[in-house]
Amino acid sequence: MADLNNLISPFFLNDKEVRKVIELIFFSYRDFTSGPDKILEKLSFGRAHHRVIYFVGKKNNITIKELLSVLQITKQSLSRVLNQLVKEKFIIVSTGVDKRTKKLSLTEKGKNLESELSTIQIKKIRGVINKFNEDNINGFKKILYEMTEDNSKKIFQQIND
Amino acid sequence: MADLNNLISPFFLNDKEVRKVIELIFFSYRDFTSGPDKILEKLSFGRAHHRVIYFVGKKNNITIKELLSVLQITKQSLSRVLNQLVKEKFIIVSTGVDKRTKKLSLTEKGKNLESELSTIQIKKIRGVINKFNEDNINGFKKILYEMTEDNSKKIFQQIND
DNA sequence: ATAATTAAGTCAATATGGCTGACCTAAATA
DNA sequence: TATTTAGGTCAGCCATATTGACTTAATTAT
Repeated sequence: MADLNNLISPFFLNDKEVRKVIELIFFSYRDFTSGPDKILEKLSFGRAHHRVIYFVGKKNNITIKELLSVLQITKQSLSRVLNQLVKEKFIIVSTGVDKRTKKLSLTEKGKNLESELSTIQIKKIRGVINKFNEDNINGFKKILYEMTEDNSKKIFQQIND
Repeated sequence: MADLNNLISPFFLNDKEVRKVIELIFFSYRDFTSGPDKILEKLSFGRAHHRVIYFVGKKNNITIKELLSVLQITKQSLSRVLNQLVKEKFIIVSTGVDKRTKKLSLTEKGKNLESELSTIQIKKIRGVINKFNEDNINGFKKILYEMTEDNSKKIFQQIND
């Protein structure tokens, strides 16, 4: 009776097992950001600053509009965080060919911080996937990808050419 | 030269590939919580309420202290959220055998909300893992588990007996 | 050439979810 | 009896997000 699902679907997780996955997503996300958060705190920065620095570092000369579409926050929310980063010279702003637009890039100082923060997360991921095989790692990436909504998939493709 | 790593380690992700994983973690987490968030918003609740409801549902008669150790927030932060949930009869409080402690459980109303919220996430996970094989799914769970810190591992084990 | 749209910025108010510090009560334990 | 533990509370603060209204300057469409 309980094994009926295995006759239909090749592999089935019951609610209890799926709930464990929910919990692991919660715990792992929290722990994944806690390292960078400690460094950001010393600079009186938060999660929001990391996200801005990350995506500006990812796509040099990104515009405000593009950044907003990635972060999915309002321009008022972005404004405060971005202005702080510009004022403290982590990010430099220039005018685009279309003079209505602005292009954002990391300064050397910004690149150093970006690197410091990302290195923690890169090392954590490498340390973990070291213990797994190619198939598991590709599976992990694909499952994460499938967990995202269509709009996120589109943005993910955009920022990765 | 670039393939040198493959001679040493069985599988290696370069920085660019690891950064994709960082992005997928960000996008997938955001999208994973967006469904429940819409329902919570109608009740003037937020992420914090969901977490409390989830873990009270998970472990019936959980104490304040236990809940705090899972959530890793201060009792002042928990207080506001929990009091709202009690006032609006999603959670019921009773006194423990040790009369200093309190035991929290979901009311029927609370169970209904918990179920509504969790069902969204359970369905999302099932919909995704349906497309993968047993090995990939087990790999996914294990990678998430390894992404957590020791303390989270301990708590995860505790709440799952 | 003018009108409409777009990119960006700003002001103000509001909500949520965290935090610290100080202090309190009641119950259990040493 | 003294100390520790579980829980609560008051006050103030900060970060991150929201909505709405309005502005400026530049580009594009009519």
